Amino acid sequence: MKSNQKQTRIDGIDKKILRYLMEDARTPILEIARNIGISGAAIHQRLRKLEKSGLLSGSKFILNPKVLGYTTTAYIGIFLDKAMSNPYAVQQLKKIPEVLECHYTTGNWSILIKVLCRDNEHLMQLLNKKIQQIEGVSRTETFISLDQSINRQIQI
Amino acid sequence: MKSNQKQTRIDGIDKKILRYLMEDARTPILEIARNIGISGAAIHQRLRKLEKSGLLSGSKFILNPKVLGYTTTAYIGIFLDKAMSNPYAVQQLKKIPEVLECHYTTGNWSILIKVLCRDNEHLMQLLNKKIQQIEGVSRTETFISLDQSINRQIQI
DNA sequence: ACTGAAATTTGGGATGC
DNA sequence: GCATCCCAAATTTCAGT
Repeated sequence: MKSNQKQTRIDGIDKKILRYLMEDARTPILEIARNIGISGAAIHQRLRKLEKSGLLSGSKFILNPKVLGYTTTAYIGIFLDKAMSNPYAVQQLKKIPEVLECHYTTGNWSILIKVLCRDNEHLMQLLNKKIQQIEGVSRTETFISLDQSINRQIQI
Repeated sequence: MKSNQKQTRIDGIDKKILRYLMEDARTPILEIARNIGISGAAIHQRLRKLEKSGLLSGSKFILNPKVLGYTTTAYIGIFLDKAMSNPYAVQQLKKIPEVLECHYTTGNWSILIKVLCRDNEHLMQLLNKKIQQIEGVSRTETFISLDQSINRQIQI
């Protein structure tokens, strides 16, 4: 899990390989090999190097939550009573499956979380019955995502 | 790209398969087959069904931006002059590679974006030279993520 | 660092229960 | 909906340049 080497250098071939795999993690290595004109073994070597550098941190299947009936994404800014409450609050938030992200942030709030709910009713229940009940949570501000128009990774 | 079937039902075996692939999209299907005790062909059938339902929306390699020297993640709430400016603003934001997400939101702001920068200096330049320059952008509020303690997908 | 080839494993279809 | 069988294709290693 090291990540502070001097800063990995990647060349144009690495970029091409990564672009294929960032698009579809199951693209066959031999298919990439044919497309960019080097051998499968060479790509293999490069991928092992990239993995060792820590740049490749894995691959994931992406699910579309809408198909399971989860249609409401929201960001919630949370004010905590005192800094001391932070680790406890995060620990409690981890137990709530609807919470997908949690950031300590500068600015108004102590933390900013992203949640995924079935609908607005579910979101309201989540706020009242779970988030607001956490000890140390004093106030929240909710921003429902009506539409996500950009969703991508770092561009290489 | 259909996603509004009646609402896909998935059973325990589907969940096991998905959990393996959400963790590592390149897990061999035959390995999953051995672990959960059914044949590779059966998993194949189920994956085709899940893909057809729209629940599986693809797979991605995940890069660790820190290794490339990108260490500052921030959320920026943007106030736009009038609703009319929205599509234009989003179009301009798409052209900025540092912008990874863009949400139309309820609440204070018109839109909320997530950006990835090398450092605070880079973030400041991005705000002053690019975001604030977009026509229609009247004011912004920035929240730097000091630490992301939760990062996951919908739990199945 | 890349190639080419060998050994092994996997993918994905056909067929039958 | 699942298992077995089967072959084409992909993965992965390794000696050679």
